[in-house]
Formats: sequence, structure tokens, C-alpha cells
Amino acid sequence: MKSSNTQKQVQTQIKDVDLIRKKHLQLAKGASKLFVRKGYYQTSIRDILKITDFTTGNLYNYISKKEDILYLVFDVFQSIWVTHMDEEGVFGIEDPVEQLKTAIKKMLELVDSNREMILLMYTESKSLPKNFLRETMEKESKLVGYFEKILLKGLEKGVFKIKDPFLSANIIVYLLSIEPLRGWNLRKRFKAEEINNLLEKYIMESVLKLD
Amino acid sequence: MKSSNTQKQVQTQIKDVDLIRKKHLQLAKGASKLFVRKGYYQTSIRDILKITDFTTGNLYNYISKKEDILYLVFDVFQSIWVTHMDEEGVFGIEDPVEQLKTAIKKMLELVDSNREMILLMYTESKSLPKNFLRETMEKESKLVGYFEKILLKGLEKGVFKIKDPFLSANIIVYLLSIEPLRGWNLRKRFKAEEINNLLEKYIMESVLKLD
Amino acid sequence: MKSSNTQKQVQTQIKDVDLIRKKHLQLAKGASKLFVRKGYYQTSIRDILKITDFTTGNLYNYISKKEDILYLVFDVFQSIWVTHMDEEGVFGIEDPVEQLKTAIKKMLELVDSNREMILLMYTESKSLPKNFLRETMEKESKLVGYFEKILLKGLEKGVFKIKDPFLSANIIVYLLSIEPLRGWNLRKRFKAEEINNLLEKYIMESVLKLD
Amino acid sequence: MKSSNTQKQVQTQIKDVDLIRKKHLQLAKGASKLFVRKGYYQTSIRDILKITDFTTGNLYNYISKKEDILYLVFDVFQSIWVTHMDEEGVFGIEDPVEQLKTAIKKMLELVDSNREMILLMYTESKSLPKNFLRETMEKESKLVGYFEKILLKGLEKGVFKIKDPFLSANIIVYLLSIEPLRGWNLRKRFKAEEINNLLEKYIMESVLKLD
DNA sequence: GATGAATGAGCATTCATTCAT
DNA sequence: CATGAATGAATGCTCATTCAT
Repeated sequence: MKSSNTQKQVQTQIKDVDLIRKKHLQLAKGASKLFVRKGYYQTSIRDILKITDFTTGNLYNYISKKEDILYLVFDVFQSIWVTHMDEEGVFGIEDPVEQLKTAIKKMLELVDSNREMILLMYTESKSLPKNFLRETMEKESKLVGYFEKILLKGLEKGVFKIKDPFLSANIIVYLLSIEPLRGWNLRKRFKAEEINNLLEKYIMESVLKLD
Repeated sequence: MKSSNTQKQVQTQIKDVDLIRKKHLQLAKGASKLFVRKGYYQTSIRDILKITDFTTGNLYNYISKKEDILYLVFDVFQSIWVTHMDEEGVFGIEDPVEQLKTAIKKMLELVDSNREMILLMYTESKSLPKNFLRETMEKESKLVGYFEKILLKGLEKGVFKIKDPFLSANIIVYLLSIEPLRGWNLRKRFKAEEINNLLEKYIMESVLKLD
Repeated sequence: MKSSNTQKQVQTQIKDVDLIRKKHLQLAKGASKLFVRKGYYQTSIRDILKITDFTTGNLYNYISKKEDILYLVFDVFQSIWVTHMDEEGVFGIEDPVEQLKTAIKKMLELVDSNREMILLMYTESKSLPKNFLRETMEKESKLVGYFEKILLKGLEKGVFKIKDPFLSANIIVYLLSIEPLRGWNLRKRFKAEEINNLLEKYIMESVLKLD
Repeated sequence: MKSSNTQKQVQTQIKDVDLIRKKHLQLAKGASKLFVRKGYYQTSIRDILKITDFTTGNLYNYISKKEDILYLVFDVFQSIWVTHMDEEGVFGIEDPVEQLKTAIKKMLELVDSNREMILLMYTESKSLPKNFLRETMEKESKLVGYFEKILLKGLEKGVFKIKDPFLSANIIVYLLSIEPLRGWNLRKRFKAEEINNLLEKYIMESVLKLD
């Protein structure tokens, strides 16, 4: 799933659609580094120009406000995310237990390698203008929905013992992000690997053994 | 527990310790409103001056950088927090199950009435200079430690069936903040009250029934 | 009288003279709307591109600076002006009194339907580069000369009682523009029509009855 | 009559009212030079900073938008104007003919020594925001009203032979500004002095000899 | 201790113009 | 002849902070 609706959201002076996509990617990649390092408001347009090799005027041919860049960063990251989770490896699995385990693992991989990006999404999404925020949240919702479906199937097959798959899915997605948000405390006693293992077990148990 | 170490952290031109405390409180109360509403970087010193009735020059008699104000806000809030949790009502309870239930309820009350403040702490703590951040985290740690103690007692008494009280305490504290961070999605299907009830049950079950 | 010397004034990358004339007209028509609405400096090249259907690069094949467009706008308008005043209706009239009356009426018609354009010429002519300004003024001079001739004839025939036809011609032309420049005050008490009638009478009386 | 309502119109961060007046004057004096030379839009804030010895931040303690400066320039000039016309020399005169003559002379003096400023008011008043424009026009109206009063008195005494004192007052004020607006043509044949003499005669005759 | 005027680097954004295709 | 992406200096303005009184 490409970040395909970008052109609809971010107003552009440029006509070549492929060029827009290419430059928006270039922009998002550069800017995300800075946002992650210093935060959105701390990062100036000049910083972004430097790291992305845009010139001032040309940057504003591809966006119309600084906010747009934040949106692009989120958009690109969420696309990667969805793509990563969508891979055969998860959808194909029949056994809900195995499927959930795999989904958790895949997500933890992503969280691990994008810790700062996830933190960024929690900390800076309030900086998005409303329409962008809405869209970003919708994408998040889809991710939750993804876990909800797995839980539902497991519930139907009688292997998962949960009361509300929507609540559980929300909790699961939230728990999987504990490391970026709360890692500073957990890491006092556990290694990163351990955290992930414990988390997986914690979630699986909470799904399997409650009634 | 007063925000007693403030004077050590925030450098001041003023000698009168009581005055400092008073003014710092005045500052934190006003600024927190603005930070919560618009975010730390979005709030200008001028905004703060207006809402707190400080004059420019005088403000800088009680702080030395804008960051100090953020620290003061966090400090005051965390003091309230700790005070609230410390009350007899919790410490005195003998039965670990009841004690945990009460602690959860007390914390949810606080989270409920300070949703934006908690969000602020998640989103803006990176804006603190390192020494302040460290201190803020320490206070957070204490909160986790508080739950850890309850869990430990319950573990010793054989009523809690968890593997690692430290991990569980972290998860519990983290889960109790789900509403400010993820409420936008949960609230699609549940009322605020419901969320709290479900959360309490979810946590209690995960503590009581796993092995 | 065509805007025939345009090619000499506005430097062009294009060889085809008719094409130049056509495009310059297209440009002047679109730009004048914008200039009149927002003023010269307030109107961006991008605005002009949009309204005239030029592409950026191509625009600069037909002009070399933004100022050129202002000149073109003035040039086209002044040509219309001269053409309008040149019509048989005026030149053919033998009686100087009738001739002056008709000239005044024709000019008032033009002023009426081009109020904003005249205001523009007063307000933005200083934005023209010197050579363009000189030429614009020369055209204005011709208009004054036109009235001067009428006055001279009337003076020779003994019907006009003025001291200096050049001064009077200047005053007349100036007075005929009072509406665009001072209408905001006059319109408090008079309707547009009234203003024109009063103005005509005022001028005719000042020409006929002074000694 | 001081430019006394400036404080109500131009929003300020400064509390000392006298200081505001002083700095606004300093600002208007410097800026008017630049506006007159280059026009309002051509003059940058940086230009104004340089000529007025303000620093960026401090300038914006005394205004809130660039437009405010244009307003200040107009305001100060119009105050000078009104003060100049108000002097005993005119109001005290009993004979309407003498009074009008003196008023014309006084105004011509002012026009002469503020040619560019008057041109500026004609060319740039459209750059004022609406509320400022309204106020500027009101002041202009008062000037016209001033001449209207003189004409009315002369009319009552039977010495002036005009039909409509409001119209005539408007025309007179307008004609008195002919030099800044049309001088480039008049000066081809007359010296500045001559223009003024002719203008005075022209106006007096038009007031005295028509019926 | 309190006041508030002053500082100037830094900000996001716009613009006329150029030039490779 | 036409296209449209690229350039970068310049713009109006905000801000945390200082300092004389």
C-alpha cells in the first residue's frame, strides 16, 4: 500500500506526479531524522533544507506549510508499517494463536527499529492540523482493526478467552509501544530482547487464559 | 510531599525561600494551563506573563530559562500525584487485592481529571534539559515502585500470580495512562466510565489469574 | 492609434511580431484586472500566470521584467483612451463650445467606466521604470494637448474667456479625474450622474465666463 | 490638535504613553522619507529599522503590523496639516474673500513643502487597512469641511457666487493638490511659483464670478 | 525585589526570475 | 516556441532573554 493519497492532502505547485512522490519521500526521510532527534518545533525549515538538499523556493513547490512535512513523515512511516504487517507471513496463517504471535513479533520488530519514530508519533501528532490528524488516526485505527480481526477469529474458534476484542486489540497495540514510551524504566532491569519476550508472553497469556 | 527540591534545581535571583515557593507555584499553575492547551513550544513567555501576572524582569528573578517553567509544572503536578496516592486510604489496606484495586481506582481518578497534563508529560518531557528529565523520571519510577510494592506483597501472600512484579508494575502504570494517549480510539465504542471499569478488570484479572 | 511602439519598449525573445502583439494584449487584459483589484506590488507573477494562461517560462519570452507588464497595461489602456477620444464625433465639430462639451462628455464616459484603471495610473505610475514613465506621460500630455487645441480654437473665435489654454487644459483633464480620486467624498452627497453633470457645468462656466 | 488617538488605533506592548508618542513620531518621520522615496511596499521593515534606529524587536513593541507605520505616517502628517491650517491667521479673518485667499495660500505652502507626502497619500492610502483608511478619510473630510465653511460664510454675505459649497470645496482642495499629481506637465511651462499664483487666481475667480 | 523597554538572532514563507528539456 | 522545475535573496515578524532604573 503506497502512500497514495499524499497528493490529495499536500498541496503542490508541481505537475509531475512521480516527481512529487519522489521528492516527498526524500523530504520525509530527511525530515524524520531531524524530527526524531529534536522534535518538530525544534527543527527549522533551514535544518530540513540542509539535510534534504532542497532549496528554499523549491521546497515550497512541494509543500505549502511546514505542517505538511510532518504529515509526510507520518504518512511515509505509516505506509511502511502497514506494508510490513501486510506481508503474507501473517495473513496466510490459519491458526489464530500462531497468527497473533507472528503479528506481535512483526510489530515488535518494527517498534524496535523505529523506536524514535513511534515516540515522535505520540509526541508530535498534536502538531498536525486537524485534517491530517484525522487521517493519521484513521491509519492507526486500521492497525488496531488488524489485531481485532485476528482476535475475533480466535474468539470464534474458541481459542482466545477475551471479553472484548476491540478493547483487547487497543491494549495490545498500546502495550507493544511500551518500549519507546516507557523503555527508560524497563531497561533498568531488562535487556531490549527480554522486554520483547516478556511482552509477547504477557500478551499471549492475557489472551489465552482469561475468561 | 512538597515540591521541596525545587530550589536546588531552578536557579533563582531571590533569597527568600518561601517567596520562591509561592511564586514557583503561581508560575506552574498558570503555565500548566497554557502548556496543556497549546503545548510547551507553542506557549510564549509573553503568554505566561499575562496569565501569571508576572512582569518580564521579575519572572527571570525566579527562573533562568523557559525550560525551568516546564520543570516547575511537572514538579508541581507530580507532587500532587504522589500526595494523592500516598493518602491513608491505600497504604493502610492489608488485603493486597483490595489495596491494588484502590490504588488503581485512585490513579484512574487522577488520570481522568488530568488527562491533558499526563499527555503533556508524555509529549513534552523530551523538552526538559537532562538533569530535569532525570529527576522527573525518578519521580515516575517511584510511582511504579509504589505499585511494585503492592504486587510484591500480594505475591508473597500468594494471591497474585505474576512472574515479575517490576514488569507488571510498569505495565499497570502504563495501562492506566491508556486513556490520555489512546482515548481517541477507545472512546469510539466506550464511555469514559466504561473504559475505567474495563481497565480495572483487565488489570486485576491479569494479576490474579496468570501463572 | 495602435499600441504600436510596444515592441520597441518591451524586450522580447520572440520574432513573430503579430504573435507578440497578441500575447501582449492577452497579458495586459488579464494583468489589468489583477492590478486594479489588488495593486501592482500585491499582484504576483503567479497570479498573472494563472489568469492569463501563460506558463512561467513562456511569459518571460514576451517580457523581461515584471515592470513590463505594468507598462503593457498602461499602454493598452491609453490606446483605448486615445482611440475613444479620437472618434469623428469630436474632431468634426466646428463650434468650440459644442466640441468642448462633447470632449468632456466622452472623457467622463471613459473615466466612469474605468475608474479603477485611472486610479491605478495615478497610484502605480511611479512603479514604472523611467523610460516607460516618460512615455506614459507623453501620452498623457497628448490628451492635455487635445483639450488645449479645442481651447485655443475657442479662444481665437472669441468664445472662451480664459487666460492660459495650457493651464486650463491641464486643470480640465485633472478635474475630469476627480471622481476616481475624490469620489469617496463627493459620493456622500451626489450620485455619480450628478457629479458628472456638475463637473461639466463647472468646467464650461469656468471656460466661458471668466475674463 | 495632537495626533491624539494614535494609541487607540495602533496596538502597543509599551505602557509609557509619552514614550509611545515620542517613538511613533520618530517612526513616522523616518518611514515617511522612505515611503515618499520608494513607496510603501518597496520599503522594507529593515529599511525602516535602519533609518529610525529601532531594533527589530523593539519596533514591534510599538506597532503590531507594517500597516501601522503607514497609518502613523499619515496620522502625523495630517496632524501637522490641521495644525497649520488652524492657526489664528485664517480663523480670525472676517472678510470671506481674504479668508479664502489666506486659506489657499496656507494650503499651497503646505502642498509645496510636502509635495511627495501628498502624492504618497494619494498613491498609498489604498494600502491602509479599512479602519485606518476610514479614519484617514475622515480627516480629509474635515479639511474639505473647513473650506466649505469659508465658502458658506461668503455665500451668506453674498460675495461668493457658487452653487454648491460642498462641491466647490471639494474641487478647491482637489485643485490645490494639482502640483504633486500633475506638476510634471505643468512645470514644462510654468515655474512652481507661477503655478501657485495662477491656481490661486483661478480658484478665486471661479468662486467670485460665476452665478 | 519589581518594572518594562530593549535586543537581535531566528523563524516560516514568498517572490521574480532562470534554464534545462 | 513552450514547458515547468529550480533558485536563493529578501520579507514581515516572533521570541527568549537582558538590563537600566
